[in-house]
Amino acid sequence: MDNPLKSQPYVPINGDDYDNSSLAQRVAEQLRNLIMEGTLAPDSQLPNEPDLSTFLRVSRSTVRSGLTILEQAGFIQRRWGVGTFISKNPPTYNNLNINSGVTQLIRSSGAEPGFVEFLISARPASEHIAGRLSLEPGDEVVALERVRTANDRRVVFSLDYIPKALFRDQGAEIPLTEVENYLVEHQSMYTFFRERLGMEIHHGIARIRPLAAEAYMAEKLAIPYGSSILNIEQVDIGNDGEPLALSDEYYVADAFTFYSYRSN
Amino acid sequence: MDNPLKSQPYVPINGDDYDNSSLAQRVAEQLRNLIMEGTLAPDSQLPNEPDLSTFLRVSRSTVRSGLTILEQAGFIQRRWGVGTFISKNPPTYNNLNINSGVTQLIRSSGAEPGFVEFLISARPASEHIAGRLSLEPGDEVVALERVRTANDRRVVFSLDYIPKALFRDQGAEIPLTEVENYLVEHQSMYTFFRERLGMEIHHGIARIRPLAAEAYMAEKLAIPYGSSILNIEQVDIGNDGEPLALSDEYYVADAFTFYSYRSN
DNA sequence: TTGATGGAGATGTCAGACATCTATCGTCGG
DNA sequence: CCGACGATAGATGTCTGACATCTCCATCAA
Repeated sequence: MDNPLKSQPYVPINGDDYDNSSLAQRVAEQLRNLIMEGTLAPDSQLPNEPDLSTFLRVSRSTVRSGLTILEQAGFIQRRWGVGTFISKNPPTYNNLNINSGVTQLIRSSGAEPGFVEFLISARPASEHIAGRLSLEPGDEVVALERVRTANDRRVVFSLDYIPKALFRDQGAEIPLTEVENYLVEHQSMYTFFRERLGMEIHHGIARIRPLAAEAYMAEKLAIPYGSSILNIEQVDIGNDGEPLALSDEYYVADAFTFYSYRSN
Repeated sequence: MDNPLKSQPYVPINGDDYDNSSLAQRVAEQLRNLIMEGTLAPDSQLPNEPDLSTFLRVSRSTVRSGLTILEQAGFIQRRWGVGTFISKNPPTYNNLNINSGVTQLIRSSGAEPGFVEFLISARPASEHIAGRLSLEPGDEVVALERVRTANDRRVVFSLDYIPKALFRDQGAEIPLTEVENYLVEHQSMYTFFRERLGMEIHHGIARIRPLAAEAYMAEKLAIPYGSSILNIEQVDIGNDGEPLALSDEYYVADAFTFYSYRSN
């Protein structure tokens, strides 16, 4: 067999790190990674479901459940009586259906992510921010202000707001300096949530708007006044449905191209 | 029972009009419509799967398959051992994950859709258009140019390109005047595809870009020069994976707000 | 040459059983 | 009185095996 799956080492999907998600979700995640890494080529055919079942050591119904997830997300296409195929243009990290962070987005474009003008502070939430995060106005939030760079070019200006009440480890408050140090090293807020706070982001709801750069934004992003900007304001939701973070991101128009898979 | 589903008349999902899609997809579509219409309220709990199974007259596995589709699309949320719930903020027609047309988008916002400056013509495809539609440069396409209005306000400038070879009914060419008459009456390209050409659009892949209005666009949309515009260039794909249409739409910035559900 | 036909192989659907998780409520001990 | 614990009901998750249906393709007959 020249099937890519056959040459992959067997990865146990019943590991200890995944206790929170279902088997089917893990199957989907595993196959999705193989697609996004390019191991499974676009337009190629997957093994049939019984073979996938034995390979992944789960039942056929679980395989089918995972495949349904991938199909709905646009990664694969199933043709009754024929087979299951990787999509011709499967989603990538610049797809709005996938909740990837700026760091991953930059890295997947082949550039080196970085940042300048990093600011972190605690402040009372404005009415707008409190509304998005289901807080009371005045509740404290931790605010991050960053200018993100790709190969040292300024491409994104991002504002992140996280309820201060979340920064706790067994009751003890986590100092902002620790958060700062973590972000300087890892750059990703998402991994901090998972590894340090033990919280999983389930999904995000993003609002997309076109903007023209006013003076402040033009200076931050080093672009001419009036340049086009894509604004994505996103609320990240946890497993229990509660808002975990609000991120307000401003993308230089020609730095990235965003796509969306729209199902009928 | 005060369950909304119980008071719904039974809708046979094995009808003749749906021969092309699977049972699970029809289940998902039916429940999705109930959610988007507001019959099933946000945050409310669905009946359990065995009850849904008997109500919809399909097996529990088919119900589960349909629910998986809805879950992945952000309409519902399942909690193991607890139940299935309508999402707090389920997707609406202004969601980029859903392939709704401009007409439906305007109507769902509570406004009356219309258009001015309607143009239809056949012309050879440019290199760009041919590439998107998997044609050879020079192949004929039907081009639609429309300024769409919401309550008589100009909100979208849209360009649609469809391979001329698709406009056939049992071998006979469909005259452009008929297409024109249909669009004047129904305004929707999607229904024309389904009802007149017998073709189903399976999904679309959209590219989202922020723009500043240059002179031509500013005139068409009656907005100041340099105003922000959201450009969505979308390729609609049929059930067999072939491109059916290319639509290039320019949205006045403050006319609509687009959202996207981003799953992790 | 062409149309019908049948088989192989794939996904789709069904049925029933069991596994596992969650919330709740009672019981028991402090 | 109150908290910890366990039983239990009820929900979703997983497994198994069977059958249905669709597609493609090779074969065969007109």
